[in-house]
Amino acid sequence: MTKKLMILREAARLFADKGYNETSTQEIAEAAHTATGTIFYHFETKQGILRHIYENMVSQYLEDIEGLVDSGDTGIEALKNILEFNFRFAEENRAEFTVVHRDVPSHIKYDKERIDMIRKNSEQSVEFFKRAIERGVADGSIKPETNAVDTARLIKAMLVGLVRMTRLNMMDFPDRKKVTIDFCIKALQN
Amino acid sequence: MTKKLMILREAARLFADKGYNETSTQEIAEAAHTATGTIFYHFETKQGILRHIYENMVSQYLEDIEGLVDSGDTGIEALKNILEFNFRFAEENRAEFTVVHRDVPSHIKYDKERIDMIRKNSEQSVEFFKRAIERGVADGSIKPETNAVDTARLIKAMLVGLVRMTRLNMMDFPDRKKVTIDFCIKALQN
Amino acid sequence: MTKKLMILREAARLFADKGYNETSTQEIAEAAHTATGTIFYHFETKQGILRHIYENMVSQYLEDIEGLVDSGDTGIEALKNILEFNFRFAEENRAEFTVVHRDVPSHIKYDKERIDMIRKNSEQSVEFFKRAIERGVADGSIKPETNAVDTARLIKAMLVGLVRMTRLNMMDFPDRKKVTIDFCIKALQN
Amino acid sequence: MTKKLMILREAARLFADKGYNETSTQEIAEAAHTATGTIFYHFETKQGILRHIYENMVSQYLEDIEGLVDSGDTGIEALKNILEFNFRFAEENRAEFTVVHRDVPSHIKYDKERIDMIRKNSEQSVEFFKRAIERGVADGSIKPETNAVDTARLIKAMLVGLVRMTRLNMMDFPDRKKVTIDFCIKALQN
DNA sequence: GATGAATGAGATTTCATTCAT
DNA sequence: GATGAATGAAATCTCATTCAT
Repeated sequence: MTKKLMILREAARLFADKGYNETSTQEIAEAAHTATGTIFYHFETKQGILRHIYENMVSQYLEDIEGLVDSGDTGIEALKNILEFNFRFAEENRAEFTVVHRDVPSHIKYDKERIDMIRKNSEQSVEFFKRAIERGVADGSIKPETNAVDTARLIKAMLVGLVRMTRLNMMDFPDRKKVTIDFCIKALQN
Repeated sequence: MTKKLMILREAARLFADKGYNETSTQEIAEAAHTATGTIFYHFETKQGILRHIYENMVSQYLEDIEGLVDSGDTGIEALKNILEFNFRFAEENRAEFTVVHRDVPSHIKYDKERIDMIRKNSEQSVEFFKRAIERGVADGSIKPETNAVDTARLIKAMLVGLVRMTRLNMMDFPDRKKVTIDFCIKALQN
Repeated sequence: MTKKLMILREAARLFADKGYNETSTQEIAEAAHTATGTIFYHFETKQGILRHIYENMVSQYLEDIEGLVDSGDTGIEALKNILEFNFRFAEENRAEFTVVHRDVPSHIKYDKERIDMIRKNSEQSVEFFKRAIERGVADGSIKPETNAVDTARLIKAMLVGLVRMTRLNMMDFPDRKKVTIDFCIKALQN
Repeated sequence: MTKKLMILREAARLFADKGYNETSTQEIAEAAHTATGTIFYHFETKQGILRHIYENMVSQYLEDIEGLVDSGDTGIEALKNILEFNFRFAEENRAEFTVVHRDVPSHIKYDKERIDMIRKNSEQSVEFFKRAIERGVADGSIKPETNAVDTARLIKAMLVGLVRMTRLNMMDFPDRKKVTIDFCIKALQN
């Protein structure tokens, strides 16, 4: 494992544990068994590390989700697949997910370009949700009066809120996966 | 208006605008037309200000919501009232809501007692949602198979996610109030 | 008991416990059940409190010692009386003695006049020791070759060192009174 | 000379001159031609500098004294050697000695472990004095009735008091070395 | 690629002191 | 005599970042 990867891994772990601001580059260096200079050699700035974590995570998330939009026999099934994938992914990328949902965009600041990029990514996932819903409306598996964009937005917000509440220990919610899927199905299924 | 209140108001505004970490106590002092010392005279630490904002906000929120649990003719109506209130409150306490949903608990740290208190407050609001749902199950306005606690948790998470996404400008969602209420009604109404 | 006295008493106690620098005027005020303003009304500055404690203590110490120079049948007995008194006084004014031996003159600063005054007081007590020794040399109770001034200085230093070592808990020395007196007698008695 | 050593040297000088509390880390940095950050890079805290000075000094002092316990033909000569060394060492490490006798332990605070360490060091030197005295009692050069521990404690206190009185300018005592040694010999020699 | 000593701007916090009441 | 909210200068410490090796 290269130094760069070790830095990335330890940074994600430390950010998840203690938060971005509370983690110093010196700590990361120590945990990754490198010198502080090495971090800046690879990432230029501290935010660069966070950005890296974020981008890695998001691009894989979006890629995987895109593949699910057309999965299943119907739109509602595709949506179900997407939701299931979301919870699985959150579990498999626990540290990264925590970091991203707590410290991005709080700490990616004052840089309109980057903020826009984050927003774009968020909108991208809403777009995929929307496409699955539209598919469902078209194939009759989802209630015809459903507004696809707004519903997609709501579902996105719901998923974000769930990560936040559970990962920051503000709520226990062991059955969240099943409950969320059921709730959506009840609200949407034709 | 006392100096203490002016500090509180300006701090909420600045925290909402730029984030907790990016706002220095100097800036708050200047905005509130006080000396830096005055801040510490009244709040002891910078976190003390955040805590104050949070506690003020939450206690009023919980108090108001409690009053709505028994409102309306049925449980589903009470739930609707609660949701409507939530969006209204978010609008009326824009700065405070933004701050609380971005910077708490990120910046109220390393103090098990306080973390627990935040969790308690969160659980308290879940409890009120739950009571409204139970009422609806009992009076037949909500589907009988609904699990009250889990549903309450999901709705709470949904509301948290919505504030986060919209307030941090990661999503436009003008109709969120109507969409959210409709979605919940569809999922729950008998 | 007047507020002034209460401030003095609590200040001595707190200074002895935690040191001058580590005790804030606000703490003293709290302990003495007064407002901070009251302290400055009575003492002008924080150093003023320390000065007050010091001066009270020293003037009584010197006065008492002076009375002992001519006590006893011989010079060596007078010296013994003085030493005995010193240990008794240290016990009876525990807090004040601790403070004075740790925080004066460390914290009475940059004021040549005051430093001189402290030095004067120190020399004054050396002078009394010296007179007792001279008396002993004259009456034959102390070895004739004894240099009165230098011996007085040494004894003074010894007493200062003893308070410091025992009060700051750097040394246990339960029998210090007896051991010191015996040691001096052995070194001096004719 | 490394920056670390320069900081140490300038800090000792400034502490001796003006006292620990009256010397700011800024001043030390300026005097040592470094940035303030450099101080904290090497010593972590301001107290860390003081601790370093203290530990350097004490460990050398103890090491040197240990070597003298068995010096000379008799115990009393060893004791004399130790006393002579003490005064020489005090002269050669003027700044450090002043600092240590005024500001330690006043400013090494609230840390039971460290306080204990200081006490240990103090007891260690008492132990060496004691061993020299015991040797003298055994070889007949010191009066047989002498209590070795208590006498060692007294001598330690005496030396501490002497440094304090002379270094803090509370007393002139040019002949202190000779006077002290003579006094001890008179009190102890068989 | 990698290092780590050094930097210095900036942050929070403390606290003796003041003053209007 | 007494109060306590308010002050603001000064202090310690942090930390992302740089750069010579």
